[in-house]
Amino acid sequence: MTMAKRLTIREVAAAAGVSTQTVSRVINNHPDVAPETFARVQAVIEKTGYEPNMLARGLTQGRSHVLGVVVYGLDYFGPSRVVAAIERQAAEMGYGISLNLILGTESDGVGQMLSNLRSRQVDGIIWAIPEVGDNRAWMRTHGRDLPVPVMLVGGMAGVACLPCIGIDNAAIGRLATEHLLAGGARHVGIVTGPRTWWEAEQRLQGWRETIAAAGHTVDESLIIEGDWTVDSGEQALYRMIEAHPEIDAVFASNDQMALGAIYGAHKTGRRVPEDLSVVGVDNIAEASHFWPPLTTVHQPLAEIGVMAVQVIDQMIMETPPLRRSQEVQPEVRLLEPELVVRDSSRSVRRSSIVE
Amino acid sequence: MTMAKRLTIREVAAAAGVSTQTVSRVINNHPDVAPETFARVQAVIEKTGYEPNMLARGLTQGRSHVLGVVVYGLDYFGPSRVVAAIERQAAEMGYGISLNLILGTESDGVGQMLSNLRSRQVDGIIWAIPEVGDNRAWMRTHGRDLPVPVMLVGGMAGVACLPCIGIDNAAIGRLATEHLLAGGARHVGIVTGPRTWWEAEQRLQGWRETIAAAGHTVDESLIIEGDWTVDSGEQALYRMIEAHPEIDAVFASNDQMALGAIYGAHKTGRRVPEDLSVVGVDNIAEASHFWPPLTTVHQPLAEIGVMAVQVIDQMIMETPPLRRSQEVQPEVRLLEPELVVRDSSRSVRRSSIVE
DNA sequence: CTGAAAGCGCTTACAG
DNA sequence: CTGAAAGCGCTTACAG
Repeated sequence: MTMAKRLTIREVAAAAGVSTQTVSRVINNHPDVAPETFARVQAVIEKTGYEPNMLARGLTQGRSHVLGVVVYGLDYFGPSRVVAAIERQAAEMGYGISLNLILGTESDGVGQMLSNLRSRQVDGIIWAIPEVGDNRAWMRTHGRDLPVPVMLVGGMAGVACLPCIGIDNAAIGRLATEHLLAGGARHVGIVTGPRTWWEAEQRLQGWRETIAAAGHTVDESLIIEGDWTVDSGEQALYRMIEAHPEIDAVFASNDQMALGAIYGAHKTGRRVPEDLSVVGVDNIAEASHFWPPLTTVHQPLAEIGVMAVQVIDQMIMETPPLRRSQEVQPEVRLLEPELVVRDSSRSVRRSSIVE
Repeated sequence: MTMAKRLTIREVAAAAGVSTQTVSRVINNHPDVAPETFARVQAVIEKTGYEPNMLARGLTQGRSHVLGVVVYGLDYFGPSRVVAAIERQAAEMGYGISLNLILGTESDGVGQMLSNLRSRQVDGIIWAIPEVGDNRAWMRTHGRDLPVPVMLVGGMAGVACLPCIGIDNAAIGRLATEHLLAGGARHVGIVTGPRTWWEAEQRLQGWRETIAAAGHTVDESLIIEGDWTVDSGEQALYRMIEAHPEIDAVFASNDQMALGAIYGAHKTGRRVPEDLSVVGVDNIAEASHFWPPLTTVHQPLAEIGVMAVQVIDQMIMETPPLRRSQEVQPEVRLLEPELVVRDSSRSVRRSSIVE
């Protein structure tokens, strides 16, 4: 049985005493088959364990029932959650996933990757790469040449006239900063992600808006750039303290940098949250057990993955493809983040008790 | 240009004034083509941007150049690292990846998944599912029926007569426990993973051996079962303290539970490492900035992913497939873990200074 | 409701 | 070194 030659539709047809055509109708659930015939063919299929060859099916149908997923940083929290959700939803809808990882955030090797995806005749491409540097320009140039529907996830909202789903990153910055101000903070610093990242800039933008809206002046020296790593969060805190000893709150643009900031606070003898409030972003599994437990901003990543698949499926099904012309702005959907309050930040009630 | 019909080999042939056959030779780098002809065809291909249809190629060759990867828990540290490494190595070697996620660890839905994989004519399957409960029996029963090479990753070493690559989990337990004892610990508890997991049992086994080898008696009540989550680590610590107030070291079977144990130590007023040494497993990105920084055991996960692809490629290339008969025990390779010493555990020198 | 024919885009022997 | 023919395993119109 091992390595056995696989059955073909022809053999099933012969065994059932019908044409291959009829077997095809049965396995595709076509309506026009006599119930009795259907049952007979079905019986043979079940007995023999016949499985249609998707390569052959793909060749005739001109589609592979596979979605190409291009991702950066599968090791990280966000991407891995999104990909997991995409896979589950895709499986649910009958798609396979062709996983393609990108190492750097530059557009090197992307041409090769897209070429592979086209070769494999994927039905659509989900592009889960953050907008970094010249990415946007690249997508704008090449995005429309792709012979299949493309869906942008996470970054590049409104870019290149392609549909997109992501998180409102400015809202993340606002949520975190408003919370810190509401807790009584007067000097709120921010540790950003790499400034070349669109997400990082948007979170910073939210911080700016909120600081300004509260009537404070936006001091540029309160902005320190990190690189998403724990260590960069720690170093950022030291620089911040040096420039602004009066600092009493930090918004770190992800949980790892928030952890670094908390660590730095411990090292320099600052109590969190009494001396320094800290808020992160992501709500990683560990966040609830940091010391102190981390206040952070949750992003609905699984929802994004699910929706991405639903939207692209819809695009695939639109035959003939509606002209996704420049005039019609494609849908851009941004989901709202959610604040998760824990002990690393002073809350209104708490601070009044403490003081 | 958008949604343009794709070129076929026939059109390239016509443009180059040769037969499709010759174009096929060129794109497959066959030797027997006149240099001049080769160049002419190549020029047409480059000018037109022709890309061969892998579905058609797969149909004729009987292989898809795709590897099926079945994974549990992509959200987690281990699996995401391994998958990332697999994808990179596979791309390097010309394979695409069909990603298939499993939700639970039971064998539900696995049949369906394998059926899909067969349908898609994958060249081989990399099975990165931990050995849990009846998994092993299931694999033993069905593993050999698969019509393609299968490679086990991470779990089920030596199971089902299939080749396997993983980590020596008993060595992880030994490494951690020896380190704790060397640091002067006299009462070393262990927080295990779920006892249905083979990995968890192996790490426990390493702990047992080491405790016994050091001349201590193995007290079963020092063994507390966790479920890999931070919270379970915290709860486990409380139970351990209750049963054994004299406890002075804990080996947590992953970093998250180690974090939970540290958290619980703080809560109960114990200093780490002075009162309680803690060691974890994984060396997640955050571990270096826990408070205190976590001593942990690193697993060479990327290496595992790379090797898995190399081995399965070799199996695929073996044509005709050597009889992988029951008599020949297939290769099982276990890589060695590595201890990463930080501040959460007393080291020999340190403890002598402290005391 | 069912089947014979043609074709999807390649590659594999087989001639020359 | 090159090409005409057949075929991979399906599905798509088209008859009946």
